Amino acid sequence: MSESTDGPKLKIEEAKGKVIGAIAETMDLYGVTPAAANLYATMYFKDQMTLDEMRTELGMSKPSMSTSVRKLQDIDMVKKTFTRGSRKHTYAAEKNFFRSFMSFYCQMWEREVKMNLDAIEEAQEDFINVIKDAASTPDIVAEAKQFYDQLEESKAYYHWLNDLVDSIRNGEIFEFLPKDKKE
Amino acid sequence: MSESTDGPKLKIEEAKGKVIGAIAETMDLYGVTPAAANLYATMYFKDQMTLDEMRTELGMSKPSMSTSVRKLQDIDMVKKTFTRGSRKHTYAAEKNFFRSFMSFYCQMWEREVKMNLDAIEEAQEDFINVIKDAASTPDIVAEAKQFYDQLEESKAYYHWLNDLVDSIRNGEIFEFLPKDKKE
DNA sequence: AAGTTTGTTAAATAAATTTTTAATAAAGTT
DNA sequence: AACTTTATTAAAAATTTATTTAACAAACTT
Repeated sequence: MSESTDGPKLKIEEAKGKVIGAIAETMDLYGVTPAAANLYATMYFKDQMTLDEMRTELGMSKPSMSTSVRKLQDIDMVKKTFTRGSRKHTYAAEKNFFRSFMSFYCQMWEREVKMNLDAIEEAQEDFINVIKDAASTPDIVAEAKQFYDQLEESKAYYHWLNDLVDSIRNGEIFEFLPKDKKE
Repeated sequence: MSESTDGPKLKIEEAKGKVIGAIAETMDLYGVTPAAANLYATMYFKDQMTLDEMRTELGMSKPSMSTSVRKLQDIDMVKKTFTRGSRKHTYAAEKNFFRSFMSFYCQMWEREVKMNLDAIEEAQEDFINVIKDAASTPDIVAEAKQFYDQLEESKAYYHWLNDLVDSIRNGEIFEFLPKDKKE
């Protein structure tokens, strides 16, 4: 595909392209939209960019860039930068994957824990009411008890996930798994 | 919404429904299709199910159940079970979230690491060629060097992610973060 | 071995999501 | 204060993805 007849400038672009494609595909897999994924991967090789530079570089519409940048900001993978003199907004990608990807997971996991734990609490209350209900037959009571216990057991996972998020946020996990460990 | 006039049987279904909704929504967020997500969440409260039971329970087509079950098997969240006497295939959901969700993440992360590390290796070779190329001007060489170093630095993250997967797979992470830790 | 039941693959439809065009708002400049 | 530039919001179009209908293959029964 890429020939040795390519100029060095072009070879650099091709090399970057391979990494951009891989990063974007990964993000796609995690539910980030194609435009946002491509944008982050592109910005990974840039110091900072304006919306118009993004549009030119990716060949997409400005609103698409605008919403994509915002989504990336929401998950802390892009930060707004101040550039004196230019009235165009400038943005920079978080280049440290430890920071960018971890903030992504922590946010996802926290949402997961909250959502599921809330639902579990509600459901457990319901099951208790069924157990206390005089209209419940013995086998219905038994069923409710069983489901209650199943949910109770599952809570351990969500508490553990919360602990994982905490240890990532405060950096303790890197004492257990060092960042610079040899292969 | 749910009234105390509901029969106990109905209240149980409502309670399960809340948890099913939360689990399915979580899976949705991670890129699992709605049908597969709802199916797993439904199976979480069942001992085992046949394809026809799934279709009836979810009100969806059989091929949809078939492909959904396969996807769930791929990520080890559903196992085929043997039921003597019945010629219908039976399947059971992995009820232990530590196992089901962790196998999901490990698989995703391994794919991510391989894909990105492969791309990085290729790109780094390209950058070396540019650096060695007589046709490259000094500033192009400098640019190639800079990108090469950026990629080199990023490898630490992928190695770390691999270590994380290993420690989850061999259980060592649970010495650092116990499953049963109090709140 | 023919027939029946179950499961899977392929093509078509339907639904949902992403992106764009167009319009509006906000900010800055002269 | 009017004008210009930039960014955002809303509605429309287009793409993609998920699901279903229909056809096929496999496995089991009689």
